[in-house]
Amino acid sequence: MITVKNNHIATPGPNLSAVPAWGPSVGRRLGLFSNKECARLANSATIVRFTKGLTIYRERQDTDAVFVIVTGVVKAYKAIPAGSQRIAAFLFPDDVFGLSEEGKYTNSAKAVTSVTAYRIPASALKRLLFQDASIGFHVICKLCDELRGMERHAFLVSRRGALGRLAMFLQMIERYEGCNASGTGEVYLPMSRSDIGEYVALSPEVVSRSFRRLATLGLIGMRDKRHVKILDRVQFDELVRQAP
Amino acid sequence: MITVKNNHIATPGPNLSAVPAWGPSVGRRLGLFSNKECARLANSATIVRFTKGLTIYRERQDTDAVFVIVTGVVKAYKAIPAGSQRIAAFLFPDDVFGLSEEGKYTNSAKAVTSVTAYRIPASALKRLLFQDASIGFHVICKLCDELRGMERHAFLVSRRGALGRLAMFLQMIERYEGCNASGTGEVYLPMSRSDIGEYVALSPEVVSRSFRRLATLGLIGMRDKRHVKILDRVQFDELVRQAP
DNA sequence: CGTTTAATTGAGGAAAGTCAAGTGAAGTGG
DNA sequence: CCACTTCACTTGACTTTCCTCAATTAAACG
Repeated sequence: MITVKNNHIATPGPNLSAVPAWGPSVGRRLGLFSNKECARLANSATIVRFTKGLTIYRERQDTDAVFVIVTGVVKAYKAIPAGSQRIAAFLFPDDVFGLSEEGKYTNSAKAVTSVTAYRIPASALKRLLFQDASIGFHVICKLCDELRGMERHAFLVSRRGALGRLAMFLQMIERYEGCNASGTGEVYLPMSRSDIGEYVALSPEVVSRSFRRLATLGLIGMRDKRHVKILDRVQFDELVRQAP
Repeated sequence: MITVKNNHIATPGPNLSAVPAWGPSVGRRLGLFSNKECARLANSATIVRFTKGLTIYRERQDTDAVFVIVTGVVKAYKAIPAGSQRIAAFLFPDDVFGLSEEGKYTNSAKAVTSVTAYRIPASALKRLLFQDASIGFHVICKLCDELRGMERHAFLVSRRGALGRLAMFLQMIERYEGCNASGTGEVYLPMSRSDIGEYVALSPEVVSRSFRRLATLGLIGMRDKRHVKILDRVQFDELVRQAP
């Protein structure tokens, strides 16, 4: 873990984005904090960098800080006896992780790509939350958003068909990349096939086969393993909607 | 929906319980709010009663209020095209629901048993959260707790074996009833077999068969369909732990 | 350029879903 | 109070789907 001085970075401070909890739905994620709030958080934060593949923390370890991602992708996962693991969530820029604990982290966290993040000591965060109701309110909005994300994940995994699970997964990733889309309409998958399998609860083999089937059905096109384009939006959405 | 005047009820106000987010783990849920905070929330709240089976709200409906359960059990679910539904969560006393929305409810909610709850208008809650950082902080703790619950649900559903899913489900219910346990060591299941199936993502038939298998294996005993006792705790926990 | 790792593809077996029928319990009305 | 209706639950036979194991191909890395 490399710690960087704040003033070397362009961002004004850690921010969280979420689909607004109150008020009209705009259908996409927005930054929650005001510049003043960002600055306040930045005072208690340091910037850290994690190289791809680095384990940021392990489950059951004492919680000393929470993280807010600036760039990169993180996975939160639980190890299971068989030596394998289940991924609870992928975290993207403006997401927070390391928060949902009880003195100990409940998941392990690992950098899927190279990651830049703000590190906020738990004690400092607690102090800020008691001092500043506005920051607290926006954290609540973010947590509601994460709660919806988790709900979607549970819903995704509860589906029976592999195709539907994968389609819904692509839709979720697309939602995250919606703001900073490259304009090509492509979805970029920063994680491995195994990671996808561990998230959607399918073996890597079935993930592979299902991508193939989606492609041969003409629903998606694949420039390479990591760039997926949704070709037939109507049928694709239909697949996400229907039950199996 | 029946609205009751506040002063007819013994409870001092809506409370939320959770496994503490900060500080040492005590392994069980505790009330978060101080008496003063409860009173403050009570000022903005009314008490409502829902008869068993009543739909409290539907997904996509405008969010006008959140609810805190005093007694009874509620299910939050999504309808799926096939006419069936998937249950996202069961809510118990001192749980909050109706919060994780964006101007609209994202789930439907229905009373599994008769329910008494506090109803807090969304506008009043928002105002309170901006005024009182301490209430905000405790709401954050509660949301972290719910986040862990959702995480567990996704993990549960991602398991392959029906027995493991059911065992983990029983463990989750037991955790909720741990505080107000009857001392007999029994777990009470207030919901139907279909509801269980819609929560753990199994057909009611498999739920039935799996309960039976757990019983014939000697892991559990069943006084009747709704009273389950865990007989062999060691083997039971082992089943929960192991992957399949 | 060679080695290692990830990803794909194929064949066989286990597990849950579906359909259909039977059993039990709860609530209703005479 | 009892017979009846109804709904939830259970049980069995059959089909579908995914997991496992194994082999091959492609890609990433030094």
